[in-house]
Amino acid sequence: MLDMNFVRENPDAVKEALAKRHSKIDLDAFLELDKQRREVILSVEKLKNQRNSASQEIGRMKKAGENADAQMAAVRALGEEIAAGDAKLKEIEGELNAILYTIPNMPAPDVPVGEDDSDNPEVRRWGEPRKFDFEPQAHWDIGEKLGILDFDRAAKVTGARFTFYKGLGSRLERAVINFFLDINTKEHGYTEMFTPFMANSNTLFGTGQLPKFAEDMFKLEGLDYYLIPTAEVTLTNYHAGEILNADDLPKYYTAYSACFRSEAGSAGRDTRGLIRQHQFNKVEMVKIVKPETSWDELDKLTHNAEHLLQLLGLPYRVVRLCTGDLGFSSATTYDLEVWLPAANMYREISSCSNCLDFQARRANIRFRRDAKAKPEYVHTLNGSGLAVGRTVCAILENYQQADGSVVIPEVLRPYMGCDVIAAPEK
RNA sequence: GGAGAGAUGACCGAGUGGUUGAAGGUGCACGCCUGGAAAGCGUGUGUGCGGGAAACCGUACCGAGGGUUCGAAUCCCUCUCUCUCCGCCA
Repeated sequence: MLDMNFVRENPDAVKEALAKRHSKIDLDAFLELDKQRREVILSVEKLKNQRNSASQEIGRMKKAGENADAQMAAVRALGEEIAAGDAKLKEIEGELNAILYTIPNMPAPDVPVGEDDSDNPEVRRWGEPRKFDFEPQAHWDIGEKLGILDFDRAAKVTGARFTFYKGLGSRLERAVINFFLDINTKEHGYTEMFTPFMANSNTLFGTGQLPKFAEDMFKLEGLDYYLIPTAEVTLTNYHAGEILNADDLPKYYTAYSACFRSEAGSAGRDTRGLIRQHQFNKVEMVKIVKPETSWDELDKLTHNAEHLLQLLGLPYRVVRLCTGDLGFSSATTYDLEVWLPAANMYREISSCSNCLDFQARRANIRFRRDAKAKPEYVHTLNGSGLAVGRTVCAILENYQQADGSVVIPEVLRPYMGCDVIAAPEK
């Protein structure tokens, strides 16, 4: 969330940011509540001060054996006034927080202004989409024909937007996970983590999914647990409520996790194949850094994700999300889009964001520059490195052969124990 | 799931209703001492919120939330988590 002081002192900048994001939040009403809040605090704390000193006086009198009945009656009346003030304050703060918690992060000043993903400018491209001398098939056709993906039985066993991987398909998924984790840890300096796949509401609040995006997640019935939509949630909140030593920063974490998303509101979109599933695998990267380094760290994070695609030989482009497409917690996001030949388009495979202190403030993650220094909020970053299911998609489609087989990218062969997923003999 | 014990500051640990934001210790910071260091000695050492130009003042916080009281770290209730034993279990 935003710093209350910042909002108070820069109402116009915040209004402009909200407008760019197409937010309908009434900031003037918000600021009025803030003003009320401070007025009530002032009066209530004055009363509390009176009560405290009066109570002390009563203690002194009783110790001396004097009668303090009159004083006690007076303070009791004071107590009722305080209770009323506290109730009023609680009400105002409830309203205030209800708004504050749903105000998105300020887009960085250089984020392009735009309506939606069609306004995301391309930053750079890597790799040349392969020229096919046959009609490239979609990954769901390739996968079903090879007997490595089974959508129908997943629909039977669970429902729409679930998939069984089978045989070498399952192995390919696992190979990609291990490959990503190995590169992230051995070459990019991340610490590997394995996190819970469920998290409580406080944790989901910390990274910004709650309270606004509850309907995008699966919640366990009767429990305060949600299935995580991304390991960003658990990795970032790993240090929630802590004050870290400056010497320990930056922290780089990477984790494989299953991710669960209700995909509310995307009915009818990407209904076939692996692109949009209720459950998918992802290797996530999270950084916790000092504020002055976060832009540099975002650059490195994005290049770490790109490196994975380069090693796999998958053509991609990098786009910068415009204000209308920017995620709630993010100040700047670069999306990596991998080339999918059957669809003849680039599709998102990674999203790398700098959240500045937005999540740090919600999750209360701070650091101290030295023993005497005041705690400051860290900056948090996250990026996919990479979405596993979509990587498998891209491999199947980009490495498919005329006979229906799929050649395994060189770097994955040690993990696969084979060079090719061969077409079944007819 | 059952029974019991517990949760206090960076850490250990005292505190069962009245100058307790919290003894004592460790750690840390600064100073003295030293050729330098160690030891020793001295001083200091929480966070949020509100007010203030600032110094600073006020207020809240001893797992979380409620209650009793003139007054709660201390009493009561609910919840969460940790530990021990039993049961169940990948």
